[in-house]
Amino acid sequence: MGTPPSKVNREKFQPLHRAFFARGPRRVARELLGKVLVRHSDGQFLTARIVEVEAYLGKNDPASHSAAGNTARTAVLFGPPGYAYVYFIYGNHYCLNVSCERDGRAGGVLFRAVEPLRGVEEMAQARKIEVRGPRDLIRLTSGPGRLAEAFGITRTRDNGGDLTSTHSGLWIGDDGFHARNIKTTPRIGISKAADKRLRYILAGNAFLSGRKTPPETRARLKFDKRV
DNA sequence: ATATCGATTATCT
DNA sequence: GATAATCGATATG
Repeated sequence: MGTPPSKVNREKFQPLHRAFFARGPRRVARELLGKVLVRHSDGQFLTARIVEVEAYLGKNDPASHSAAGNTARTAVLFGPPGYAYVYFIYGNHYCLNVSCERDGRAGGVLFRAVEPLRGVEEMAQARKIEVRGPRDLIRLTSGPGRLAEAFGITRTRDNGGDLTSTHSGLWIGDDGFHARNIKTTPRIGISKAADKRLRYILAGNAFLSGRKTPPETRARLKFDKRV
């Protein structure tokens, strides 16, 4: 049997407390799986189950943006926990992170994939995708750039926003869903510290991003290209 | 099915 | 000037 569809719970999505995020990114990442990303804007709700995240450890993690130090761009990562760090990448895409650790110490978790629960029509509109089949549905939020676009997340709008407060219009809630089948893999799309297993997934979920190629094989092939 | 490439800009060296 | 925590399109088997 495949992935059971996540049950929609229409209770209020109370935001997670700031203490939840005031811990190491690995712990936060693992426990974020199964929680709900919520957008409340213009009386509309978008909600989606978090199924894939990556931990970025801070100054000592060469793959983390905070490895470059506390700059204007990375200030949120060095600030207090529970805030949105939104960056722009490849001239095309926004990506959402939440700051972890206590004030002064860097660390964050990147949201890589979510499973839509509510507001599919609005997400499709934001993504400019016509949803005709399951394949289109998956393309809505399967990937950090995709989920950001589906939720209308941009740097000017959301960077520095409080993800533990409903007043920000973007927060992380808990509907009582129990995460099962958690697995770890190497992080995607990075070149440094690519061996560390800091990607956390709900294994078997249909909305996971990336390809299923064994990471070691892929790295080798890329390295050998065009000598 | 996998492989490669262009888009387009903030940030860092 | 090079690179990047990506995506969608195109080429090729």
